Amino acid sequence: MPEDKAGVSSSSTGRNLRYLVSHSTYLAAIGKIPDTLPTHKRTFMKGHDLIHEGQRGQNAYLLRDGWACSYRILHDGTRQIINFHIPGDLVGIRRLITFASDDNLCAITRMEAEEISVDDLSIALRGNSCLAMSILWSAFRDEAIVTQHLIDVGRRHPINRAAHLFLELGSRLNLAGLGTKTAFECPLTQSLVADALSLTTVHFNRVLRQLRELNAMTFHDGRVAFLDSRKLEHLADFDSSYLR
Amino acid sequence: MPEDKAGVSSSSTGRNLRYLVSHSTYLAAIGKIPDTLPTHKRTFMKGHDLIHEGQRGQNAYLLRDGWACSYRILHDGTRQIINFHIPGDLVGIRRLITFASDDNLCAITRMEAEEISVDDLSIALRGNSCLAMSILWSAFRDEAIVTQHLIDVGRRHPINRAAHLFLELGSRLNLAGLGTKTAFECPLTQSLVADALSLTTVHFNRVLRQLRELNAMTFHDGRVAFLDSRKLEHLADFDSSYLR
DNA sequence: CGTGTTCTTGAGAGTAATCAAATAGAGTGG
DNA sequence: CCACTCTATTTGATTACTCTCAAGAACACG
Repeated sequence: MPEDKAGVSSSSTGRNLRYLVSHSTYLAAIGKIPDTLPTHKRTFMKGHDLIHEGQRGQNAYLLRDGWACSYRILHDGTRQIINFHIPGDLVGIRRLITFASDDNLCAITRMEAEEISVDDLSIALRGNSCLAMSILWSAFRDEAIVTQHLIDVGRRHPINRAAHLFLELGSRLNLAGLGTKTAFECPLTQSLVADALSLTTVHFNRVLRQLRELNAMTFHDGRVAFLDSRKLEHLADFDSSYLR
Repeated sequence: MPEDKAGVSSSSTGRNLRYLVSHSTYLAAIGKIPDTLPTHKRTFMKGHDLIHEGQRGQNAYLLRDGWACSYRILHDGTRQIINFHIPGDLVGIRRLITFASDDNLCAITRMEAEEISVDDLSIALRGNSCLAMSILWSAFRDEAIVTQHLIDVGRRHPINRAAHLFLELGSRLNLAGLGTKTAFECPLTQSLVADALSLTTVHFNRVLRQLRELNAMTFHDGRVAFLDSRKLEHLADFDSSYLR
C-alpha cells in the first residue's frame, strides 16, 4: 500500500505530464490519421481477406464502414475468432514492427476502409509523438479487449460468455456512435459468434435460446436487442471501463 | 492477392523506413531503460502484489529476477492467469495511458525489479522515438502472447494446451538467456499453471501424467524437462515466430 | 424450383469438473 | 527432535456439461 516518496510528482501534475486524455480524444486522433497521411479508400467484398496470414504486410487499415474479424485457423480446421472489428477501428498496425501479421483479417460485410502504408505511418510517427501515443493507445486497447476475451473463454460459462461478448460489442458500437443503449445492428452469423466464444454453433444456438427465455436479450435477423441490461450485466460480470 | 500498385515503396526501402529491427535489439532497448531514466531497485516477497487492480498506478516495472504473473479474479472466485512474466519483461506500461491497470500482478517467487515512474517514462518518450518504438514493440509482443493464449484456451485440447504453454515458456526463457533448449527452472505450482490453462488442478495433474507417459515432457520439483521436443511441438502446433 | 446456407432441435457419447480422500513435504513451535 | 499444520500433489468415483452426429425447417438466390 505505501505508494509514494513525497509529492514531487503529485497526481494532478502526473496527469499533465502523461499523455492521459480521454478515449474520445484518442479515437479522434486515430480517425484523423487520413488528414495527415496519404491514404487510399478501398472497398472489400464480404468474405474477402484484408490481411492474410504470412502475407508480407505493407498496409494497415482504418475501418470506415462494415464489420471485420481477425481470426486464426488451427491444424484441425477449427477457427478461433480473436476479435470483431467495427467502424473506427485501426487494424494491422502490428505490422509496423512484426512484419508478418499473425492474424488473418476478414471482411464480414462489404467493407469500406482507408488503406495506410505502414512506411508512411512509421515516418509520421517519428516526428509526431502525439500520433505515437494514439497508436500506443490503440495497441493497449486491443490488448485489453483480447485479455477480456481470454477471461471470457477461459473462465465464464457459455451463457455468461455470450452475454459478455454482446455487451462489449454494444459498448464499443455506442462509443463509435452506432446503435443505441439497448439495440444494435449485428451482421454476424451464429457460426461466427460461436467461433469467437469457442463453442459449437449448435451449442451457441441453445445458449441464445436460454438468453431469450430469460428475457435477457435476443439476436436474430441481424439485430441484437437487450431486453434486460441489468440482468445481462449481472450474468456477464461486465464492466466497460477497459474500453475507455 | 493483388497487393501493389507499382514499386515506389519497394520492400527493401520499406524495411529501412520502418523501425523493423530484431527482437534482441528491442529487448536490449527495453533492458537499457534504466540507463536513461531514474529507476528504483525494489524487492518483492513471494506472493506479494506488485500491481493491484484498481490501484492508481504510478509505476511500471522492469523485471530483473524471479517470476510474476498477471491475473484476474472473477466474481465466483475463480482465477484466470493472463500471462507469466520472466526476467527482462516490462510490465505495467499500460498505465502510461489507461491509468487504472486492469490486471493484477503478483510475484510468484521473490522478485527483483526496477521501478519506473510512468511520468518519467512518458516524458522520455516524447523526445525519443526509438524508445517509443521499443515500448510499442513490447505492447505488440504482449498482445501476441495473449492472443496465442486465447487460441490455446479456446481451441486446443488440454494436453495440447499444456504443451503449448510450456514450449512458449521455454522459448521465452531461451530468448531471455535462461534455461537450455530442453530444460528450465520453473517455479510454478500445478495450481498456477492450471489457472493459466483454464483447467482444474486435478485435471491438469492428469494431463501432466499423460505428457510424462508419452515421454514428451516432465514437470516436477520446480523443473521442466522436454524429453521429446519434436513430439511436443507437434502436439502443441507450436510456432515460436510470434515471440520474435 | 432446386441449391446452398443458416438456424433449430433431438439423442447419445465423451471429456473435464466435482467431490472425496490419501500421500508427501515444508515450515513451526513446543 | 517430534508432533502439528498447511500446502501441494496424486488418485478414484461420480456427475454434468458440451460436443458430435443427425436431420428437419426457414430462407435467400439464381
